[in-house]
Amino acid sequence: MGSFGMKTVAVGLSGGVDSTLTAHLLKEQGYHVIGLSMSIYNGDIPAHVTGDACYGPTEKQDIRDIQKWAAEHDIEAHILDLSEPYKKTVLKYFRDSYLSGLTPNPCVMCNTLMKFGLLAEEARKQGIQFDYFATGHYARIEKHNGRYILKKGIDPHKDQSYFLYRLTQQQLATTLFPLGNYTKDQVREMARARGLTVAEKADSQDFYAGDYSDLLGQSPQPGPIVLTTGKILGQHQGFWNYTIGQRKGLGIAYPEPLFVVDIDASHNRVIVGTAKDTYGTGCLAENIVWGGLIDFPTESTAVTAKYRSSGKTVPAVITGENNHIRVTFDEPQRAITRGQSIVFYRDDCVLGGGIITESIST
RNA sequence: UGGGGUGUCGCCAAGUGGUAAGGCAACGGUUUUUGAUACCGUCAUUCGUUGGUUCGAAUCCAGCCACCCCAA
Repeated sequence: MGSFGMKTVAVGLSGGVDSTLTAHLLKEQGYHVIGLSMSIYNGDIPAHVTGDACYGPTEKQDIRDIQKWAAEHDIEAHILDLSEPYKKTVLKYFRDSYLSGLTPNPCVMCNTLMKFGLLAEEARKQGIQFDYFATGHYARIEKHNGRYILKKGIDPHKDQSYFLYRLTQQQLATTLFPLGNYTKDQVREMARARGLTVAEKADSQDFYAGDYSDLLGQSPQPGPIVLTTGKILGQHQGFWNYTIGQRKGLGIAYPEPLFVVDIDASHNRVIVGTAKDTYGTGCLAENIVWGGLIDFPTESTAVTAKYRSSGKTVPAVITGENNHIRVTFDEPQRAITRGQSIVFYRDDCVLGGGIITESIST
């Protein structure tokens, strides 16, 4: 709680340009700013990393950067050790997904469960008080009819609403995304203008910068790579190393490029096919989170949808049935992947989303 | 040990006298808060081997080697 009725914002700091600038902007807007960061890597999983990432030993350096910056700018920064809960939620989800032949999206889970979940909760439990929680995500929040609506960030190249669609009304109600109205270029410029040392820091966007098997705790398990016809073309060292749509790393010489078309976890088989085999007409999504812009679609509803974080937003028709949503894309799409999130939009607004459980091809 | 065929980059494969296409794979990079996709770049001084013909051969000739097929 700031003095003189000043509102306090806790900024989730990662040590990068975005979150650091976020803190500066909010301070300039008259908020009392405090820093809130989580430590999620405690070293008990041996990591052999090649670069910067969310989870891994480089976290130490990021925390040092944060503390240095906080000291320089006279901002109180709290680092909370959430490595145990992180393991029980995000890492477990990550591991369980891969081992069932799904491709998880740890960032989505980390956001709703950790950053916008436990981090703020734990801080409050420890007596740290604040009115709002802010991050450097490229997204916007607007209020419509008493509901908080998540919207895409202005910069189409940096929009991160896909990773945030699981935020609840309660979470959105006290969240600020100051960068949602800026482009990445503008953000870097503003950071430079303020003489921030992190202005030129490379975007670190990997979840983990080493071999994923470090996190899965699996020893290699050879299995066949088979063509859609059933013909065995090669061998893999564990189905969990693949994702649907993947082309690189198959090591199979074939007249055409081959892509992973399906993952058969129970038989440890990876099924590959040619480009045309990667197309699907729709999918089923479960674990639905529905926002407040329109009612849950019990009737066929035209929307746009994004079924992979770096994919395009494409037109589709959705129908809600009980706890799941059936999606039919206007045009067939490639590499519809079980385990990935699909997020539904109307214009720039997030309608809701869920997790793909099945790809449909008619 | 009779007949026929083949031997070009890790795989496939153009090239039949004029100085090694292409695809796949691999590797490097760009893009990307999920190891996807996409895009860009690199990748045979050398054509099973030895010798010959020729101004010049992977391409013609001969020997040898290897593999395949047919017949025994």
